[in-house]
Amino acid sequence: MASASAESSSSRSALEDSCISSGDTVLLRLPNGDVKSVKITKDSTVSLGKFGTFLANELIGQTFGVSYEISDKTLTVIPPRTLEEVEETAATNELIDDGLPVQPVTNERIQELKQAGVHVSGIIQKQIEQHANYSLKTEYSKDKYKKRKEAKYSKSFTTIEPTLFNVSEYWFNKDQSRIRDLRIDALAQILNMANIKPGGRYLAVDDASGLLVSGILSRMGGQGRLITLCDIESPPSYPVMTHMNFKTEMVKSVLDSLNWATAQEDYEPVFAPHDLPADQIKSDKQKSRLNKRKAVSDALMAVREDLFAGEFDALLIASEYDPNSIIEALGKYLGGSANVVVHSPYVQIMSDLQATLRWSPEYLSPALSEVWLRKYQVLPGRTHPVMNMSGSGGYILHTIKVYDDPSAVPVTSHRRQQRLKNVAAKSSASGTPMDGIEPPDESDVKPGIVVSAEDLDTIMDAPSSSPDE
Amino acid sequence: MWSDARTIQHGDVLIVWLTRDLLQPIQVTKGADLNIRFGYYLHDDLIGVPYGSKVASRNKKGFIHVLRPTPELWTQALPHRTQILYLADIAFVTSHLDIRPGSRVVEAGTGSGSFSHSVARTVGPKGHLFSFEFHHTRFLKATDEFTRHGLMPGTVTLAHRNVCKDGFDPSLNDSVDSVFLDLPMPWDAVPYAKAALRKDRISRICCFSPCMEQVLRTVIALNDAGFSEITMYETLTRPHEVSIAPPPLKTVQSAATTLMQAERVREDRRLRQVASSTRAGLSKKQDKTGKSKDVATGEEEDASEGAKPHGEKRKRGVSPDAGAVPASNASPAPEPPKKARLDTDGDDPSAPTQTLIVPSAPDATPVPGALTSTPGRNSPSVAPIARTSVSRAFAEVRGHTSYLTFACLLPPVAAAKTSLASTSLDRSESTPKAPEGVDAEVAA
RNA sequence: GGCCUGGUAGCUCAGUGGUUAGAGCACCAGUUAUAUAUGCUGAAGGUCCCUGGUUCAAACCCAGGUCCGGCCG
Repeated sequence: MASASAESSSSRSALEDSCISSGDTVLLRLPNGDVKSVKITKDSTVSLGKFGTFLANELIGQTFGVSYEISDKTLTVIPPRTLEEVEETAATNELIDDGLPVQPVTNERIQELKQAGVHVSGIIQKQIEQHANYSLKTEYSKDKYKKRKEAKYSKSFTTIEPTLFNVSEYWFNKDQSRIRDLRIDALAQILNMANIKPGGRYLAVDDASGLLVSGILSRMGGQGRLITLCDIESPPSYPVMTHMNFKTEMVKSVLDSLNWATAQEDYEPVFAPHDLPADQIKSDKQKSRLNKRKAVSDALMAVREDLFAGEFDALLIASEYDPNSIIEALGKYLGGSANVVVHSPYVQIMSDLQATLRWSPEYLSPALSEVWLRKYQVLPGRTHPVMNMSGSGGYILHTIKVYDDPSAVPVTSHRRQQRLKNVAAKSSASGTPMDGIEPPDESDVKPGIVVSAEDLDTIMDAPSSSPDE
Repeated sequence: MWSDARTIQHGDVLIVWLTRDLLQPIQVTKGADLNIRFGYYLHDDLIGVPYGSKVASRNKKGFIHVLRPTPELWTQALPHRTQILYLADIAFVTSHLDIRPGSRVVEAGTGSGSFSHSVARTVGPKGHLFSFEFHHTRFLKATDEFTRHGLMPGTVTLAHRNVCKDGFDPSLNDSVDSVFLDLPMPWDAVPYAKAALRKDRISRICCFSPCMEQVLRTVIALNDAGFSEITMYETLTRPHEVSIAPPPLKTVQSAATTLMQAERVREDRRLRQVASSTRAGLSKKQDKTGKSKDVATGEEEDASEGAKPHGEKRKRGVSPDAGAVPASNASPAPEPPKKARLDTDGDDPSAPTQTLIVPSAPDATPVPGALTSTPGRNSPSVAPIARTSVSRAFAEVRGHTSYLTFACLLPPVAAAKTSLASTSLDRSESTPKAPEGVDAEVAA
């Protein structure tokens, strides 16, 4: 096999460098584990509360994922935390009681030390030295103690790269309901199920603060078309996109939105913007306003045309509206074999949807599933699950748009056919109720009734209530 | 990668959807046929048909759906050469590694190509997947497959190579955005992975292992190699089953009613049997043949009122109660059985009139089947679609997922802008020493 | 001749979104009798056809054999 370098592909990644620019909204992980969103603007000051304050310029141009310590409004890069092997000892908590004053360094004293400019590590060291039971603790416990103190006093933070995963996790922790429980594992599955790729044509309904739209955009690489449907007059804001720091021109070239009215094929604007005769335009200001209005209107019409042209590759839904009504409204714009993916925090809504779609010849085999995720703490000697997030990530329904052929006849399994034939043969041969043979279904075959083989299919598909009852 | 055209052409790969559990990939070839349980089809008949069409069998017995291939369908249809990755893991790894259009990704080993197809789709033509497989036959099969699927040459480069021994191609060094290792001993490949990953920005690795012991060893190797933010996940999807007419919770009152009525029915029958038997006894003295006649009468009575409804109760399908009741009117004790049956049915949820779900194919109404799982319960003879549907997770979740161990590689600190580098210079070396933790600083 | 399903309890089976470790029948036990016919309750019953190979130390894996069946010529 030729070496990889023999390929014509560029040897550099097409991904942009991940550096912080002025204007970015950046997520910072604080010592206590919280994540804070800050806007980085040139020459401004960023405050992290008790964790310190620093000049934004210090961060501009920096790559993501780096940890910093704050001192005197400037930043010092600190190495990432690595895992520490902890020695096993014989210590236990047998002799350690809660509630007793064992650590005499008071809050006042700590404040004094801080004022005096003592480094965090110094303060913690002092607490450890004076801690009555510290030596009794296991090494694991000591490690945890130090980490807890560090989280309290350390003036440091880590920048978080705005990947879909990280942004998604941030929003999930921040406000699960505003993203309609759309957890990252669910979102990841949705994007794959919908086969999002550069150059595709997609429809989306996103009432999850734009998380779904963010995911789709991140997988389109600035190529293709995404039309979103919303229930407001103005363009939707999709606040999650702020944290993704997408390039404006990339978003503009791909994404457009219609609302449920303008997406109607018989929609007519109440005020047609271009029907004002030229002689009635009185000022330049009015003229520019009218031009702008016309431009907006033209753009809207173009998006409508695009929607009505159909042949979309997927429809993605994370909406508060009845998903079936959305599919009814937009299904006609999907091409054959297009994917439909719906997410909802409510299983009842999804089971109703599945129960409806399963009878539609337009949608193939709607499948409902629940996402399940478990995260582990990974530390030498201390690996265990930290979260079991089943049920909280919502439910996903996937189906494929198909073109029906009403003339198609289902084939029953030959074994069932055979069974019915056997039953029919026996009953017609004997003309009596079948001894020892149970009829397959009371409504299907009556004892003593002769059934021809041709009729069997009909019988099987007949409604359960036979006419002779 | 696969056809984007609206209709099927000669040479296209398509996925034939047979059942939920049975998908068959075919390459459309003029003159070829497809002869399966669900009918008989000529490839020639598929050419020109739009993707996503339902196609009826030539012999009018059966149909198939012809679908445009996607990596997700491919995962369900592909020929297994190894155990494969499924959607939940693939999707999670993809998002955690931040694989997206333009990404350069390394994968080892290729296996059956389930993950490869998905990644190739996501990175698109501007990205690249470098896949390594150490098993020669599998390498050849994957080469053939990727070529036929239009991934090679182009988006994917496949190499026959044991990366644990020989590492990745040196020309890849410092150039890839993420590495995915699906190997029995990923720790052997970790240093090579580090070499391949780009150093000018954050980059990522994932190791996929079924066993915790492997994970622990991998974590140590990652830590030793200078990776940070080590996390580990387990993910899967639980398919749900939806029932349209759920079995209701029965009330104890209904149980009481049923029991009382059963008792009454029994008593009625007993009295009749006694009477009948008495008559039989009388006639027996008179005439031998008379006995059989009377016994036959007793049979009739049973069959007409008692036996049938009760027998029905256990059988699936529709109750012929409606037919049975008029017949029993002729018998001495008609009322109680009828009532009992109706009352039992009374708490059936199918009765409510409000109907939201309207099946488009009413003659395929399957509702009775939804009830077959509750023996002892009878389905209504007319089967309106119930207002509610319920869903339930399948008890059995497919397969045990593996553990997904993730880590990040940060640019060496020296490359980043620093205002104080004294403690950080160590980080630019490939093997970090003991962490710069509290202890070290305290000592200072 | 070619292609393709199936094979699990003593028996019969489990469907192109209708739960293949789940049932029904039969059998057995308990219960109900002025009564060998009914009902109710429960129990028992499993080499998932055979053989081999393979996947990571998780099979929706594969091949050969065998029997049953379907379709095409």
